[in-house]
Amino acid sequence: MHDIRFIRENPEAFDAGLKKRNLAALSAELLEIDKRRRAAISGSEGLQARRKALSQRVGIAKRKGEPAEALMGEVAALEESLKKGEAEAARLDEELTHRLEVLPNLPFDDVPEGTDEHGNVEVRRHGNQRNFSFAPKDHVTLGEATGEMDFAQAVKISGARFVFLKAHLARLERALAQFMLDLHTSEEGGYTEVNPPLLVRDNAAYGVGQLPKFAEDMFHTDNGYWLVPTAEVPLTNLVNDTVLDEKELPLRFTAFTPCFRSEAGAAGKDTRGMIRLHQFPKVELVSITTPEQSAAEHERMTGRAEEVLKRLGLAFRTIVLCGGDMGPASRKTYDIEVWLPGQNAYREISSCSNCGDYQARRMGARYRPREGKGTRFVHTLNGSGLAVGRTLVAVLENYQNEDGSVTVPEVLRPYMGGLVTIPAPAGRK
RNA sequence: GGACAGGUGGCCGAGCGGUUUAAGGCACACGCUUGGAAAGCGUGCGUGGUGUAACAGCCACCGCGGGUUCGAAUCCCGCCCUGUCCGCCA
Repeated sequence: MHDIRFIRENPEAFDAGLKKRNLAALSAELLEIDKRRRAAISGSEGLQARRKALSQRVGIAKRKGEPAEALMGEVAALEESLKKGEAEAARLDEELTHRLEVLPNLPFDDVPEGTDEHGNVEVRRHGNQRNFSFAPKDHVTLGEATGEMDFAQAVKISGARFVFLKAHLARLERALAQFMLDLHTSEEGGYTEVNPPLLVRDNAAYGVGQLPKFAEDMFHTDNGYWLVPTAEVPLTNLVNDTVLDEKELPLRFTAFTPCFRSEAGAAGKDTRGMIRLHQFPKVELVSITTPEQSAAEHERMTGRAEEVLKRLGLAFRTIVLCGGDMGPASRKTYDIEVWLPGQNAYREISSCSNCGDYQARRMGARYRPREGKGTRFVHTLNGSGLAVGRTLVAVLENYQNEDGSVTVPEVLRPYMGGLVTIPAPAGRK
């Protein structure tokens, strides 16, 4: 949600931001609505003030036992133009809100130009793509060979884009999640673990910007709940409708949850394997900060997500998304892409966004600055730390051995009961 | 699912048709006091909009929406939400 006052004072910056989003300039049009809206408000407020004063005089007259009919008549005469004025003001105010709430956030100046993913810019790389002495298999081949990754049965029960993980792979997923949570909640991580609701109401989905534009991407229950597409929704809404003290900031929350996405419009995309499912596990990171801190917090958060991959020994690159490829709520987004030998490609495993005050405005999340009066909107940030299902894919593909066994990365072994190798399919019963 | 109760500022809480300009308390800020602190005392302090160079001023807001009235936090209707008890249930 944009601040009309910002647009009023910085129309050219606003239009420049829209341009980076590949949208046409709108400030002139919006300011015209705003102008009419303010005129309507001024007009109706004048009439309201008049009615209030007259009504008070009626009260005084009645108490004194004086006739009040003349005054009452005056109020009645205002009635029609008052109603019209109020309705016009309300209509224009609503129109402006509807126009503003569907617009995406303005990209920061350091966000690159571009219309799609080709405009994204790599900012760093870490680790080496493993050299295989054999042809590496993808995670589906590896997982199905042992029967521990079962798409065929999932289809019968839930349809496409679902999977059963069993035995070592089920445990590996749990191990990954626990490893990530332990890292994020450690002293250097600084996040507080949260176990949030996974069904939310409209207002929560609206607050983070999922509604009204992205209703078709979420699952909806027949009694009005949305299944969360990411824990960002409940975690960020932890500050919905609150006024925080500056000294409480920053707040850092992490949660391990399933995420539910209908993947509308993704027909035919990533149909093989665990890359794109209707239900997937993810460890989410959310930070609530002051406007001054948010850029530094964004770097920090991205660094914490990268730290997971470093400790797992997985090669990755970090890219900054261009204006045309960012999510609507974001002012700047880093994607972290992990190397997948089975796909011979880097694939997104985390996305870290600084949403500025865009979500805070929508959900009413403010703080009292230490200095100065009044309240200000907080900045909200969210990132994956990491997508657990895709991390499992990365571990399988990167740590596979020629016989189909998979070496367990060292940091995960304590979570796997000391297991060093997930055995090859041959020789199993 | 059934019955009842209730939604007021950052929080608690009074008000139930007209000097409410929403009492009072807590929290917060500043000052006095103190060796220092606590306590105490004093002052300030809601949100949004409009308006202004900035103040001032003005309007709205007591869950949301409609209605009654000259006038609604207060009365009426609908909706949403919360709580309590009962039932069912992991």
